[in-house]
Amino acid sequence: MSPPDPQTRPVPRKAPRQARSLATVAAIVEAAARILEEAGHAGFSTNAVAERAGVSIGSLYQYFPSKDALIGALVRRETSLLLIDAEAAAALSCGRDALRTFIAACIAHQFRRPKLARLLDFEEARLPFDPETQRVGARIRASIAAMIGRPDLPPQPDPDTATRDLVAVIKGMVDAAGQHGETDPAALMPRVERATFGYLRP
Amino acid sequence: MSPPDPQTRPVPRKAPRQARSLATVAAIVEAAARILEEAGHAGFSTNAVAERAGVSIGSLYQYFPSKDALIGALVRRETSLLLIDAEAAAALSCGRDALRTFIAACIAHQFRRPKLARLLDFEEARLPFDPETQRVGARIRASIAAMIGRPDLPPQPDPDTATRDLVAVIKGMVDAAGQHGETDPAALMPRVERATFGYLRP
DNA sequence: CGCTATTATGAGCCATCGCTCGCAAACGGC
DNA sequence: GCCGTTTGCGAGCGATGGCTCATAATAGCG
Repeated sequence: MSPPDPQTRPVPRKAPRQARSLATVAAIVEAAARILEEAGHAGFSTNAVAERAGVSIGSLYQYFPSKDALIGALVRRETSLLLIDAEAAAALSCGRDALRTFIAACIAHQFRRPKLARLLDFEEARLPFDPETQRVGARIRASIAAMIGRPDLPPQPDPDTATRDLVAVIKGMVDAAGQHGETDPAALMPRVERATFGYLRP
Repeated sequence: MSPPDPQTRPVPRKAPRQARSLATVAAIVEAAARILEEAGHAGFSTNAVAERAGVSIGSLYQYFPSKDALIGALVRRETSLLLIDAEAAAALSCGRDALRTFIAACIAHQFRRPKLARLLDFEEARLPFDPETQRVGARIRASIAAMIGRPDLPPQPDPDTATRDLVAVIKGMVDAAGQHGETDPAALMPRVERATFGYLRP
């Protein structure tokens, strides 16, 4: 029956207190990112992550109760970066400008580490309900909902669905571009804008 | 060093000759599909597939030289279904009708087995270059390129890029809808159309 | 029936992987 | 320097999983 239910365990086994351990935690998460983008799921083992981070496997499990918890932390580290940009964009009063700013941020985020971004999108969907991670996603969607609700954009009959659709369109296009090897944000930007604002049209 | 390079091996170890073995192969592929959609990658082991198919593990490896080869066969089985619809749609002389027909087919294909479709999209991107599988994808893209080239639709400066973008938009929206639990094609259809034709606008 | 090619079997090898646990080292306040 | 706390260590356990191979069952055919 496998190790008894890794999901149920209280989240971090030990919270880092000294500067030392904070560095360890950061090194582990970054090693996880690097292994994931270099070898994909195939090479992604906790032993490999620990070795790559230059720490022992025991240290890894002192801060992450399970492999999935580590992936969750990585997902959160990356999506939080996007959340910051999303909330900044949502603060703009012009909906069109806000969406454009957000799209540009998505493209920049994706082109920074394309393979990692794509793999984490998948993991985010796969992961057992991690409330912390879900809250980040919810806040990003809330920001988008605020953008498309601005008076300069056509009103949407079902804002929640429209928000989910826009996430799907933008994520889909940007992931595909990254996977195809595109590196020029300026070339991708107008295409995503066309799909986005084309969708929003009355 | 793991078993010596599973990718390099000549594709099927044995080709099925009698009706019996064709049924065995079909049972294995279908079992793979069911396990994937019920348990995701977590429960997807070749031993589990063989058991579910009601055949021995040895039989599985008589027809599929590796786990990835089995996944490849499953990917091909599913995308081939979509290819048929795509080529039928591309035969229509009106580009707008053709695209609409194709979108409807994508939605139907996705709603039939949502989780499976999503997982296989991911596998298709992950798999080492399997020429057979890639040819199917290329033919689907060729069909789409033909559709958007029809005179009733706005001419696209870069048809290849436009084709890839449309695939990304449609796949992204349809996957997301399936994952969110949507089951009504009629509700999804107009939204995908808006994004698609919005993208194509001059 | 006899004979060969085809198909099916499943015990088990070997590598890997997630994870534990007992212990040692480093830190920081006194 | 002393000592409790925090941090780090890594051999190794138990389980799983991809895959092999020697062998048995079955099909087709004269």
